[in-house]
This record gives sequence, structure tokens and C-alpha cells, in this order.
Amino acid sequence: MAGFERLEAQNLTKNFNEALILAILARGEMHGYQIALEMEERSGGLFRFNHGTLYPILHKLEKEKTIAGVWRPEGPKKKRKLYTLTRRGRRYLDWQASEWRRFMETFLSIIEEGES
Amino acid sequence: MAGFERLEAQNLTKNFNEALILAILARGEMHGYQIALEMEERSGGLFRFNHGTLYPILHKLEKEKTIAGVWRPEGPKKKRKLYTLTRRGRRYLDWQASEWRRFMETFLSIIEEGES
DNA sequence: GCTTATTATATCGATGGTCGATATATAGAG
DNA sequence: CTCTATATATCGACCATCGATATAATAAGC
Repeated sequence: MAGFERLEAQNLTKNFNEALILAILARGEMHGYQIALEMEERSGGLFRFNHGTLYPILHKLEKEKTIAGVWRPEGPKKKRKLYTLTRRGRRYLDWQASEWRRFMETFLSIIEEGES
Repeated sequence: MAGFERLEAQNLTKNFNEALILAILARGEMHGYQIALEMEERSGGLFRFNHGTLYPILHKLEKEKTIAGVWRPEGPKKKRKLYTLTRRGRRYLDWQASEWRRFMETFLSIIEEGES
């Protein structure tokens, strides 16, 4: 699909993290900290993000316009950055879903052939 | 399960590569170059190993006794190193299969919730 | 009112594993 | 006798994640 780097063994984790973040954001606008909480809850604690991992990814996704971030004031001094999926982000997410399905089908078929 | 490091986002690629190698070896003894060819064939070209990736992994798996390697002479001067799964390797492979299934089930359920 | 925990974003150095290149050598094809 | 395929091995560059650290506002507990 146009514009997206293919899913390869070498970038599994990167694509995995990005796809999860986009899927969480697909529900509606959300700030970083909230994404991390949602992720932990929805995966039953299986997937967790260090914020040292999460924030750089958000910045990168924003930079390449896969998501859009807007600062919103929250109280007199506090502010939060709310992210939403762009149209590109939506396409990227759908593409990721199909890539992962194909990838895992092939992977599991090889693994299960070897299983005892 | 005892002795095996859990499957986490941070070590996806590593576990992915190891699981594939073990699954290929589950068919019977094989040398490194042969593993790479089998992999490409069985995945329809989707999974490929650089030998700069493959050999270090084989050495590591051998060192931790997940696989066992034996040098066998092949002609007057040539020799090849043939690997087989150990009992530990067998257990590791079965464990990997169940970990990956659980992991991907959760992952895809989150992704598909976001899909349009 | 004071202290602590929680919410919230951000950056940075260390770590670790893959990639691609390079090296070396034998066997087989033409 | 040259070229290609087979076969193993190592090394530096690269890159993304991890865990720690920093900063600050707000809510809760007492």
C-alpha cells in the first residue's frame, strides 16, 4: 500500500507499538497518559508503555501527520495535549491490521507445524 | 513457564526469529544455510534471514542448550555444522507457540476494534 | 496548611539486537 | 579455469526501546 513501510521482522516492535497507539486513538481524542492507561486496561495488563517509549512515538507520528496533536488548557495553568487520528492515520491503521493478519497467519502456520 | 523469558513488546523480533528457527529445526537436523533456504521457501519469501542475523542466533541458542550443533565432514575438506532441537528446545518451541497465540489474540482484538 | 500521591509531559544515556558488508573457502557447472 | 552457489563467521553502524531523571500542577489525606 502506498506510503507505508512494509511489515518486516526487523521492525516488528515499532509497527506493533504504532498500531496499538493508533487503534486506541481510533476511539476518539486522547492524551498520552490516557493512552497508556487505556492500553493497560484493554490488554488486561499484557501491553504496557514506558513513557520514555510512548512520547517519542507520539511525537514522531505527529510529525509525519499520522496523528494530530492540540494543546488544550485544563484549569488555570495546566494543559494537556490531545491527539486524534488523521485520515492518513486511519489508512495506516487499516493497512497495519491486514499486514499483521497476513504476517501472523504465515508465522503461526510455520510454528504449529513444528509444535509437538 | 519455567526458565523462559516472557514474550514482551520489547523482545518481539528476537522471540519471533528464535521461534521460527526452532520450528524449522523441529523437522529434523539441519545446517544454518539450509535453515535460511527452508525459511524463505516455507514462508513464501515473507521471512528471510540475513546470515549476519542467523548465525549469531544459532550460536546463542547452542550456548544455552536450546539446540545442539555437531560438525560433520562433507567430502575431504568441507564440513557443515548440523543442528538439532534439544529437549529444552522442544519445550521452548511449544511455549513460544502458546505465548504468540495469546499475544496476537489480544493484539488483534485491540486493532480490530479500531479498524474502520 | 502541609505532605504525599497522582496526573502529565518530556528528555537522555545505556543497552541490545539486527543489518549489511566483508572475509574466507569448498564444490559444482559450463 | 572461471563463475556461481554453497557454507560459516565476524564486525561496525545503526536505531529503537528501556529505565532513570526532571519538572510541574492538581487532588487527596490528615
